[in-house]
Amino acid sequence: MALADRGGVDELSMRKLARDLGYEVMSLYNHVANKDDVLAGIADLVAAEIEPPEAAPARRGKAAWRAGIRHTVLSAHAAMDRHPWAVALWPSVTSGPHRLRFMEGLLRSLRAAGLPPKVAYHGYHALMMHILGFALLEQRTGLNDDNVVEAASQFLARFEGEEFPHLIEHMHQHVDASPHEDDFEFVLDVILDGLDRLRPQPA
Amino acid sequence: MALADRGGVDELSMRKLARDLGYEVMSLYNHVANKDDVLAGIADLVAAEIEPPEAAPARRGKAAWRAGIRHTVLSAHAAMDRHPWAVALWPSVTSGPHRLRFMEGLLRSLRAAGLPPKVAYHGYHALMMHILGFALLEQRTGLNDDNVVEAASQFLARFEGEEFPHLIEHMHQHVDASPHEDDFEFVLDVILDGLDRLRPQPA
DNA sequence: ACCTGAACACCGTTCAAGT
DNA sequence: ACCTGAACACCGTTCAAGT
Repeated sequence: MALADRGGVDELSMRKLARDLGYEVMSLYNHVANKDDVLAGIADLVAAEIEPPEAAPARRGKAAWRAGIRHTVLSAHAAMDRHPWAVALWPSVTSGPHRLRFMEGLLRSLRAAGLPPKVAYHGYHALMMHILGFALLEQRTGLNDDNVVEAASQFLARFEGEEFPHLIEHMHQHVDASPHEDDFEFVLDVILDGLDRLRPQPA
Repeated sequence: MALADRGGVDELSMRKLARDLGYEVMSLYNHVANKDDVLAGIADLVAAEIEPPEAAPARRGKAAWRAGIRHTVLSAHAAMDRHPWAVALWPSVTSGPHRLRFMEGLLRSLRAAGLPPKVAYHGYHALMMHILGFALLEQRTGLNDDNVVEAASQFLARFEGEEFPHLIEHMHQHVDASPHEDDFEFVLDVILDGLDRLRPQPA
């Protein structure tokens, strides 16, 4: 995991891992079936960092139903932020115990919020997609604002500025945007608002 | 692209591509800078298949504002379905002209729908995430229903069925679900409903 | 039970040599 | 302008040999 955090998942080869640990390559295979096994392992370490919905501070009022959901989703987002390589691994790797616990917790919080089974089913997908998709987009644009603006303007220049007015406006919005966290939460609340429409009002 | 469609992106090595074309490996480098260039190229071919919002049939009534958005988003989803390998490539590859045109079209349709700039900005992200995230999830579960149910139940059995009641229910919902297309559209409309809340009513 | 080295079948890419 | 072959620096993994 430290290796992947340093140089991305490309830096994590069996040979480099072995060297890092002070052994020869083939010694690893006494403790691990293959490379996929290693990747599944570190992906589950990321899942272990995600806090469950129950860890949310208690809330009152209209937004109470979504406190737990928001907490675990934001925690998942933060974990992906700390370990960007985990996003690409997520779908391609078999789920470990911590990930299963996270999935269970998110589903539990959706039902606890009063959503009917079908809405919870789809809501789970919507939230998972938001977590993964947003992390994917963040990787692309990069966290460094200077990079974004330079790369964007440079690239757009190649395609005659006139042809993509909306795209240029969008890039400007990216540059002018305050901390990225806002973007994630804004869309999260769009999704939660959409789900709220499908939530039967409690007595 | 044909090579990637056949065996996934792993099947697409420079050496295999050259053999497929009847040349030696190094001949490719006369026409292409490197492998990333090839990947960017085929990713943009996928983008070229996405229909613009203007291709939507005209609609009347309450849902008229979202017709163009829905059309291009569903078309993008279909393209990802036809070329699953494109999902992983999307964020890691530089955007080509067709992709820029698609982005521009989606942004244009959001503004045309009457969404204010800030809502269009976030709505664009929400929809892109939905397209990418959903395709990612579909890859994981696989399109074959038999595979889903078998893999799911087999895996859950390893972790004592009692510990994950909601996860088990979710798996059952996956198995009982009708065609997958429904799931995508359901969540899409959740997002669009959320955006609708932020849309000033037209005169 | 764990470690090791040689070997195999692959990669992407550089570089000098051909036509 | 385009093609080619040898070579380099890498991969993950098998297998036989060590302790």
